[in-house]
Amino acid sequence: MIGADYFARDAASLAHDLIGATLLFHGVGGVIVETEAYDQEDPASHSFRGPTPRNAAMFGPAGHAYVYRSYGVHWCFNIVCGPGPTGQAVLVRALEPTQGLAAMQGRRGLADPRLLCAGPGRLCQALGLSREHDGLPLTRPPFHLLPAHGRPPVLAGPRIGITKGVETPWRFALAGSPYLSRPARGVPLQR
DNA sequence: CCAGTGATTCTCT
DNA sequence: GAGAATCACTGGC
Repeated sequence: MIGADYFARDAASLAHDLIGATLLFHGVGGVIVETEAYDQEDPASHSFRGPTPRNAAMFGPAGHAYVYRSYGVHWCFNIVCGPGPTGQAVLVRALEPTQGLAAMQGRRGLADPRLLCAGPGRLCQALGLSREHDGLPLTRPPFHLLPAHGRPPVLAGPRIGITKGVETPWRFALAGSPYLSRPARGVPLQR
């Protein structure tokens, strides 16, 4: 289990290190294979224009969840980070499902493991995450976050689905994973 | 490729 | 306060 101090750093660093970590919610989840970083200087970030009711969790304690509704339909799950309330977070975009397959298949209404958690909206549906989990700490149950073993190969490239800050290479993906929301692009990173 | 979907936020009275 | 634009997406064509 990762401790609170693990999150007291910038979003790009955390987003990189989270690749290969295991995320569970009520024992259901898997290995993080895709993340994106957002911070307050970033025009694509919800925190760019300062605190609002929706993004309040981004200005709260590091190591807590920021969950928001996307396109009026889906939920997206972020991990707040930074040395204090700096408006930074990591969007968790995809998991390789490893625990609680049946629960995820039931919530998603399909069986293909590649489609259970491949995308931020799908991931939240599979794990049962929604607004009521906004602001909860990831350092305590029902969340469990376990660090990666070793140094998985990570690619860094442009983020998905944004119209501003499109050049910033803050999407991180496990190289070669078949569980990504879209194919990995970008350059290999050393850790 | 593109339509659905509705909350959120911005801008202007 | 009202009207309008903007979405950190998904699924079906």
